[in-house]
Parts: sequence; C-alpha cells; structure tokens
Amino acid sequence: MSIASALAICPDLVIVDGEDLTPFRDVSKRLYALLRSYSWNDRVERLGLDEVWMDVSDIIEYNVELLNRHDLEHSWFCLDNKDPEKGFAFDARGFAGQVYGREKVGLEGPGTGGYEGGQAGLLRTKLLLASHLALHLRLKIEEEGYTTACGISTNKLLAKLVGNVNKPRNQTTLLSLGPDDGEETVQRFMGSHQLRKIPGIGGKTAAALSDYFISQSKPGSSSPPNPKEITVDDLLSCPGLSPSKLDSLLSSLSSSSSTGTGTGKHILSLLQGHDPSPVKPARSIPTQISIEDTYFSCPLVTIEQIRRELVKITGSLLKRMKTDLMDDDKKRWLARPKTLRLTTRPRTDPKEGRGYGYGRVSKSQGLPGYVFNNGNAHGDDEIVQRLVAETLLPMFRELNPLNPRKGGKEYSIGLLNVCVTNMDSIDPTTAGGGGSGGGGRDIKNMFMRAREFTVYDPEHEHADNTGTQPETEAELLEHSDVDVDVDVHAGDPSHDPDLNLDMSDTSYESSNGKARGSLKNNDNGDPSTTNHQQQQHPVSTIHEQAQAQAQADRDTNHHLGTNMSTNHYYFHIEDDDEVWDDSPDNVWNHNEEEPTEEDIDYDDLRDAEGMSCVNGDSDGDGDGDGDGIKCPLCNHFIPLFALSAHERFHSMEEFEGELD
DNA sequence: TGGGGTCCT
DNA sequence: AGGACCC
Repeated sequence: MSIASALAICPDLVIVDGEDLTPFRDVSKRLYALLRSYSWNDRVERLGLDEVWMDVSDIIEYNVELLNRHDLEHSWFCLDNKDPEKGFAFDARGFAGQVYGREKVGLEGPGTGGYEGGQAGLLRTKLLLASHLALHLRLKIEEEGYTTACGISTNKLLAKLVGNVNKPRNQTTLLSLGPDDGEETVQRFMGSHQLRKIPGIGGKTAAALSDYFISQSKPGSSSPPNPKEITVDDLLSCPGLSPSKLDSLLSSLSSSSSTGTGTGKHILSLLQGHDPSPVKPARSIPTQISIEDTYFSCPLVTIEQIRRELVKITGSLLKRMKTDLMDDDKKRWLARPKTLRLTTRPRTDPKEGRGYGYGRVSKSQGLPGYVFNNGNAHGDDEIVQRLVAETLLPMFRELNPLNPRKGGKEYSIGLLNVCVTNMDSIDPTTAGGGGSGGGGRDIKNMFMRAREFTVYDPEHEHADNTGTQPETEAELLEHSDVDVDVDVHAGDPSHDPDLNLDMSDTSYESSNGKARGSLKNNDNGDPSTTNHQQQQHPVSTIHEQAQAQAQADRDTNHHLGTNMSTNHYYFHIEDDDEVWDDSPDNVWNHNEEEPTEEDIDYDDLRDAEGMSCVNGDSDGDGDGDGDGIKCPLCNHFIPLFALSAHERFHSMEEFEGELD
C-alpha cells in the first residue's frame, strides 16, 4: 500500500519522513559478528540485513571424526579445533529441529541409513551434526534477544528454501541422502515450489517461464493456469524443455540473475536444486554505500529543492562512510571509494509505473579527495556543501538535461540516490600506519544480522556439478555445445558432501500467551532459554532446550491449528512466505483478551531497534511489501517507520478521551 | 509503493 | 550505465 492510499484510508495517520535504518544495521552487525565468531573459515555471507549463509563444512567434518557411535546420546560438539573443551553436549541419536524428507530419524535404528551406512550415511551424519550446530547458534542468537529460522542443506539454494519450511522460530534440515533417495527428495522439494519462489528466479524470469508453460499447455487441457502458481514441476513437465529453449526464452532479458545465471542451463539446474555458488567469505568493507530518498507523492521541481535534498542525503552518506569505512577510532580510512554516483528517477506518467526501477538513470564521476579530509572543525558541513555544489548538482543537470514537459524550467524528480563505490581498500593488517599492538583479530566491526547460514565442503567445491555429471572429458568439452542435455542428471549426491546451513530469521512468540511484544527472552522469563540454566548445566540443558523447543513448537502448531501465525509477533520476516496472509487474526488472536494500552509496550514492539516487522508481500511481486506490525489497538498494519508516530496517535486519542 | 544491497552485461 | 536479482 502506498503512503498515499494509506492516508486516504486513515487521514490521521502520521507519516514520519524517512526511515532510518541505522538501528537495523547495528543489530545486524552485532549478530553477524556473533555468527562469524563461530566460523572457522570465515565463509559467512550475508544477504540483506537479516540473512546469513555459513559454510560450516570444516566444522562438521571435524566433528564427524569425533563422534563416538557407541554412545551417540552423549556426544560432544567441538566448536574450536584448538580447544576440545569448547563446545556443547548433544544427543546425536536424532536431528535437532525439523527434518524434510524421510522420517525424522537419527543415526540409530533400523533402516536409517545409519552411522555407517556408506556415503549416504555419512551425509546424513553430517547433516545431523549441522542441525545441532544450527540449533546451538540459534540459541546463542536467542540469548541476544532475537529469534531465527534456519535451513540446513547441501548448498545455499536448498538451505535457504528449506529454511522456510518450518518458518517461525524453527529449523529444518533437508535430508537428501544419496542416489537412492537424495535426488528424489530434492526434486520433490524443489518441484513443489512456485517458480518465483526460487532464489535467482525473479519477476522477469518467472514471467517468461510462466508464459512458456502456458503456451505449451494450452492445447491439451484444463483450467486456466494462474501464472503465479505455476510450479517447478509444471515447468519441468514441458516436453520441449531444454537449456537452449530456455536460453531463447530468456534472451529478451538483457541479463539474468545474480547467481551467475543468465543461461537456460543455469536456470534448469536451479530448478533441480543445484547451486554451485560458494558461500562468499565475510567482507569487512561493503562494495557500495548509498543513500536515497523518494519523492513519489511530491516530486521535486525546483533546483533549490533538489539542492537541499542532495545536501541532506550527502550528509547522511558521509556519516555512513565514516562508520562503515573508517576504523573504530575514526582515525583512519579503511577504504576510500573512488567513484561517486548520482541516480535520479524523473517522475513518469502514472501509467508507466511498470518496473520497480523503471526510469532510473545515473551518472558516475570521480569522488573528490577532499571528502576524506577529516578533522575539520566545522564538521562535515563544508565538505557536504562543496560536494553538492561542485559535483552533485552539475551531475544532476547532466542527468536531467532540460526541463521536462512542464513547459517551464521545472524538474519532476521522484527519487534521488547518492552512492559511493569502487572502494579502494586499504588492508588493515598490512597498512603502514598501524597498530602494532594487535593484529586485526577483532571482528566486532562487521555488520550483520541473523538469517541464513550455510555449510558446505570447499574441498568438493570443484564438483560443481551437482548439475552435471563430472563426466571427465565431456566436462571439458562441454562448452562447445551446451544445450542438449536436459536431464542434468544430478551427480551422485554422496559425491557431494557439502553441507549448507541456512539460518533465517523468524518470529517471536510471546511465551506466556500475553500479547507483549517483547523480544527478549530474558525479559519475559522464558525459562527454556535463559543464560543461567545454560551455564549451570551446559551438558544437559542444550539438549533439553532443543527438546523443549521442539515440544513447544509442536504444541504451538497443534493448538493453533494450521495457522502458525496466530498470536505471534514477527520480527523481521522473510519476504516471500505464506506465513502471513494479512488476515487480522494473524497477528492478534481474538481469543486473547484484548490488551489495554498499558499492556502494550511500544518500546518493546520497537525493541531491538525496530526489528519488529510483519511481512506484507506474500506473492513476491513487490506489492504490499513492508516491515511493520499490526497495531494491537486498532489492528491496522503499521510500517516500522511509522510506529512511534502511531503510538503518539493513540496517546492523543486517549488524551482527547476518544478512546474508550 | 521503500531503502537499501549484489553481480553481470 | 543499466538491468536483474536479493532483502
């Protein structure tokens, strides 16, 4: 819903100008640092503010060796290969959390493909260990006051997707266990997804694929397929499907996908659950920093308006540069962007709304060196003014050469974005000036928040081929004529012991049934996850926590019926899942006593620096998206940025005696 | 409809 | 410089 239509519905709505994402970034940073501190290989990749993949295959392999199959119940998971005491006890007879595929069985018992069950057994063992590691990490994050969801699998794609299966505050391991089972499980899992749900297949690609499916299925049969509901299975059932066919289908898209796709071949392998992309090593320096503002409902028309906005934006940008590109003391730049980019979106006619990025145009230029001159007494203001006057405004005029159709000398600008990029990075550990005192072993200056995680085995990275048989020479010659083989018959999964743990954020359920939005476990005394117990009984408690949590999840699901969302508060949730259906009951359980205003702690709702949110866009087409909560008082969806304003709104109501 | 990001042409 | 993808 646009702000304009929100205002139409609710004229009293107070709109707060400009979201400040700083609090989100800070939390993100903290949790990312936490996760990173557990990694042995620093392969900890983030996506957005709230997702992380971790490649933990090294940790898993180490711990496979440690397993004592004669006493699985009392296993020890070692978190530090130099300190055997660092770790946690767990029960290796079963998986932690939920499992997709086969029954939920552990390493013992008949027909489990058990501990010594060959390659499949080994993979199962690794996945099982990863599930326990995932639980451990998730509990650590809960100690910080946040909840997560997590997927565990053998590559990033699968881990991310399977993390959605038991969405709120839970984890799921995708059991893909070898030639006899693995591919079946993976294909069954993948096949059930709508095309658009596959990461890497975005709106354009999904539309093209759907069109193709519809064109193919038309002659024969039945009901008119809804493009959005076409599944991977549907598409794969098209007889004529081949990589080259897909290539031509997608050729009109100038480029495809971020996963390095673009080719039909790649898309096909995605559809089969293959994803050779490695978890990228943690990066301390972003490749780009940008600040933008939109003026959708009230386009900027005068050059003076534009100048003022550019000053605001540039001021924030300089601040961001200092927090993200300087060392802790703000003494030294760790990286200097070399390029400055200005992007605008001339407001187009209402009809032309089409793409989300429609009409964006940009210009790049060198970033003047004076930007890095610090220590100025007047602060940044001079720098900002100068940059706007000397660089940004001229760029703007180039971008918007003449006055638009207004007839006069007016602009009509719906968006401004200022970006610094092309980082010239100064390696902190080798930088001349520096801290002799201690190598940069401090990771606290990283960003991140918690969400996805992965684990895989770099050693097998070359066997990219989950997609294509590692067919020796055929592989080498492959590029000569790529298409023919549609049946990218997966390689032997047991060949591919990559583990991929995907941790994704979820929700927080108020533990006492009272609708308080507190994020902190410690605040509301949730007994199952307190620090205290964990320290007192490290061995038994984590397992108990797992059990308790699993039981709690079952209870929750049970008494809530099929709708897991009731009476949950969601804190930063994924974009595309069905958890939210926007019906009012989703957030507020009418069976619960209606809260009075005193019961509602807006600080808590906002807590975590505003991490609370509700997913709005479940169809993934970009509409209705936005983070926020449903107000317990009026049941309206309140975007995060408007939360405090909304709170004020109710206080005013109360003040005026209109409430009640 | 928002305020960011990444990678690939 | 722009497009496609991600949150």
